[in-house]
Amino acid sequence: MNKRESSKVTIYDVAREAGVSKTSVSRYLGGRYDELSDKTRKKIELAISQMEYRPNTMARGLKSNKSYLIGIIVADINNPYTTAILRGAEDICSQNGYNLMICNSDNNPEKERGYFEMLLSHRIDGLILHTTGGNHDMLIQLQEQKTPIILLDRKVPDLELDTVGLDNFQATSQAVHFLADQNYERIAFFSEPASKISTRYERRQSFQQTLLSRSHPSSNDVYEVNVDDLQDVEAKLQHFLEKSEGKSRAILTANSVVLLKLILLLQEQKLSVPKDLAMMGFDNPEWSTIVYSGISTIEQPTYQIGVAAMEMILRRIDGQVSPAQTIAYQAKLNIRETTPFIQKS
Amino acid sequence: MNKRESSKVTIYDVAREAGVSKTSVSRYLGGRYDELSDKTRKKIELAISQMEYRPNTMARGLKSNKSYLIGIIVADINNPYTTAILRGAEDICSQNGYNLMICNSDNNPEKERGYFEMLLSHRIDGLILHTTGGNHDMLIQLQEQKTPIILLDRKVPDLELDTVGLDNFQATSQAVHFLADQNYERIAFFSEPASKISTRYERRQSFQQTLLSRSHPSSNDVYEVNVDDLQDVEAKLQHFLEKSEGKSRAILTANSVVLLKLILLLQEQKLSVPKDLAMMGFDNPEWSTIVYSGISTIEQPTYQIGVAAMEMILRRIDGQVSPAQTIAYQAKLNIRETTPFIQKS
DNA sequence: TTGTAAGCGTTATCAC
DNA sequence: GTGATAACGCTTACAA
Repeated sequence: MNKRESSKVTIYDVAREAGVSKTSVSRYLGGRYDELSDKTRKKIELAISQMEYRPNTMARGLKSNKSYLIGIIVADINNPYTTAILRGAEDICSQNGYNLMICNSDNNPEKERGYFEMLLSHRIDGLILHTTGGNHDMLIQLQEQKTPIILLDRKVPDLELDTVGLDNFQATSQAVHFLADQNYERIAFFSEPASKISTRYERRQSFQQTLLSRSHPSSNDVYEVNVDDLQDVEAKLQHFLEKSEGKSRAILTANSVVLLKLILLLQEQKLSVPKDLAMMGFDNPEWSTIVYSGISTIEQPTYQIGVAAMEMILRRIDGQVSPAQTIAYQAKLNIRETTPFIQKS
Repeated sequence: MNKRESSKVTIYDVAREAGVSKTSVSRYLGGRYDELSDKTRKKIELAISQMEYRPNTMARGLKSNKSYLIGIIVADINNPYTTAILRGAEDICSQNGYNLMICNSDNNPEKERGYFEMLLSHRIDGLILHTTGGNHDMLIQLQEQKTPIILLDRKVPDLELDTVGLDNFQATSQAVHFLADQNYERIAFFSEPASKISTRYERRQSFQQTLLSRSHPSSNDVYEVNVDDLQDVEAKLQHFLEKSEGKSRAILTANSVVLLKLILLLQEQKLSVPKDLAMMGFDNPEWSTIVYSGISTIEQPTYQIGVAAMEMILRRIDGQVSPAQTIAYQAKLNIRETTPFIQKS
């Protein structure tokens, strides 16, 4: 058989070329060499490499009822947080012979739903989900058909699901304590709207509780901004600036997107960081080292989160049954130039 | 049949539930309503939604010899350039009922090769490739089996392949002319090693030719740096700085990774931009607006590149035969604060 | 150690 | 209009 036809090389072609049955070839593919004579094995080996044969995943999956496909729906592929996780997940995934189907929901539940349908049609063996908060019914469907699900970062109410992410309470609390210890008299928390997203909610809760526990006056200086509407961000920033006039003050942002938008506005207004205002943010984007000679950040072990999520789902696929578990990693504070110590007046 | 078994709902189950044959169900799925009576159609409709039936892509693919899968191998998923392209490609892809398999080669030919094998096994209907420069043989295999290939950005020697990307000659030339017109007496070009990557090569070529054409003295101020080795970058930066001492000078970077590393070093050395040195770079990362009050950049229509690549491959999949074509987009210069006009002395 | 044959969930070709 | 039936490429009893 000619190379040019290699797209159509099937197990049967290989068998014919090697002068054996397709069963033997199948045994070879499955690595069951003990069921094969050396001679047969060599003949098959030769035929396969000569014909550039590659088993057809679809046929294999159809028969074995396994797709070797793992779906991952992420909320924002533009976010460095996301891509770091993807790399961790992908590395473990391919090491184990599985393939990753990456889907980007853009934080849009309808797009997310479309991907659910698609992945379901592909009969994925497992799903890693950075949820938008909607499509609860789809999750239930997956659960019913015993497809393992791992939640990334954001939890889902009512459902008992494995979860891998950050310890948001601890991380936020640590950052807030740090800022308060640096003697900032007013500290604001800027976040995207919490809506159904647990992470955002937890961080806000922790922010408020931590300040409350220290009797710090800022426990209500919480702002939810729509990052796609710069005017909205500006108005809320303005509100905080006016409210905290004359005090030493800091802003803590719930992610790097909010951080970026705020910096843009501060520069427009010619406000100086950290002189006029201290800044600290969740995530640790590459640019945080070069802006203001280094922005203080709360860094997550993103790659490791991806690794852990994938390892967990592979265990579930392998049949491990145990109650749903949660892995929460500790954050790392990177203290840089935007949060100096303030001498008490 | 019970919902709980939905993972196993097949076309046959639907047929039984609706009291028709699976042929009819298949006709329904294929949208061939004219071959169905209204009554039958309604019965099928009902059964499908009640049972939450979803056609099995693997079975469908096996039968029809189409996977509805398009592979895309990108060189660096951390790069915003890449994610923007992915979004463009993905949007068109899902609009047309195809699914994207995203693979990240990390600029590593061996990883790339692994993905080639995997995608080939999945019988992808087309491949979009941001090549590492290796694995020429795999491309030939794909060509032989008539699987359409579109190259992103980087060309491959010897092979006649559709290509979508930037007009690198034009873009670089435009940027160089701009910098020269701003009266910089020395202009350096910092790039990652060109090796087999056409884009890097073209940009360097264009840089040199443009300066030569203006009899500018810097046509040999070209540096290839290994971005993973900061010492290497630092040494080359130092070389240029010493060489150009006392002159007005600028650096043009071939991508945003190099740009970031250089800025890091400049800040360490307390060098001021643009006072001591002007900066301009390819790509337009989000942070370019907030560093140095705005870095001048050469922006590519990344989303559009992704869209165009996907549209092109879909046309090829649909059977369009025509000679390989190249789409080269024009770049957009964003003139910001890091490249001020220099008064001639 | 090897091979025959059935079947995975679809679609397509025939008959009726 | 409708429904048997035969593939698609593979794995796996079951035989030999």
